[in-house]
Amino acid sequence: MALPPTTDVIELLRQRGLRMTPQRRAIVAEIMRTQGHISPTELARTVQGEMPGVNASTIYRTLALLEEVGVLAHAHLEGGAEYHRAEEAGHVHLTCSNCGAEDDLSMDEAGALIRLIERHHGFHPDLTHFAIGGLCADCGRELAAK
Amino acid sequence: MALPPTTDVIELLRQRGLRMTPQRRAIVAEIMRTQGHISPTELARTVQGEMPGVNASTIYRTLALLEEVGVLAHAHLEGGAEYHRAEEAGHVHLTCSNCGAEDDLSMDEAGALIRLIERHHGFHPDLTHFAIGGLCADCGRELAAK
DNA sequence: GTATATGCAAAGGTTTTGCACAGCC
DNA sequence: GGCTGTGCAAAACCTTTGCATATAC
Repeated sequence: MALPPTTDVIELLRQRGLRMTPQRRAIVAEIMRTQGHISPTELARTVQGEMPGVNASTIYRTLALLEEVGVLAHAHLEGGAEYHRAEEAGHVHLTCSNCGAEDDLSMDEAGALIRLIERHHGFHPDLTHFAIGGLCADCGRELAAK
Repeated sequence: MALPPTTDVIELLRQRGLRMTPQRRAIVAEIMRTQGHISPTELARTVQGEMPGVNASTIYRTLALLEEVGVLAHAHLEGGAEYHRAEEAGHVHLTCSNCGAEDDLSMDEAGALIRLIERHHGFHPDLTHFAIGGLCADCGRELAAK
């Protein structure tokens, strides 16, 4: 998978007249290095590991900024809201409420679901924005056995 | 719609050996009076309105208790986790990320979606636990026009 | 009487905000 | 040099927890 390099994001920010500070560079680099979910607190820890002194408020402000320009998006999982790279949004999260296992639905598979919802209500769902809870196959079997 | 009266819930709690304090009565009564989502902070405000001095921790403890005994369940919406009466769980929340409008999918309609997901992954989704985000018909039209 | 529930106060954690200073362009 | 971004400190929230007291049964 070809990840858009950090420099692309930096270029994008530049075009918007935003300034590239060392802190932003570090935060952006860390984000582009991360696959999947990015929680503000985790990100803060990681970034502060390599560049001590970066303030938590800077992390939060930068995350909000990156969402505004479309680099990041947020989704709601069981543990709360998390960010992810916008171009990585292409899957639906299935989270097992019993064992916590995570599985994904590809957008191809989700297509039929989306069409079904659109047909009934004219609502255009974004199935990536919230996870879908439930029981994974294992836990479903286990609990049914009782 | 026949709401199970407050007395039923009180009876249920009694059967479990739990005690019915005035605070619990007030909280349960308020919950049974509420349709839809119940946020802890709102509930605290309301209950304290009619019975000043009820502590927030009592609200939280009671909500957790009521979830344990199956009277309440929680769901994840855009604003975070909220409670709702368990017997009101029978619908899927569609929330528009543009205008905030809320629509519902009946469980009949959701049945097809559930079967589709089960078929692909053996995962048994509970579509009531997370909302489904996206654009409502109006906002979809509006934004497409641009 | 005894176990349970409540109030209180404090702590915990995350996120936001105001303001002065630093530093990018 | 001017304007943006950052750090700092404080505050704002929401939620949890420990402990002594009150109270339902």
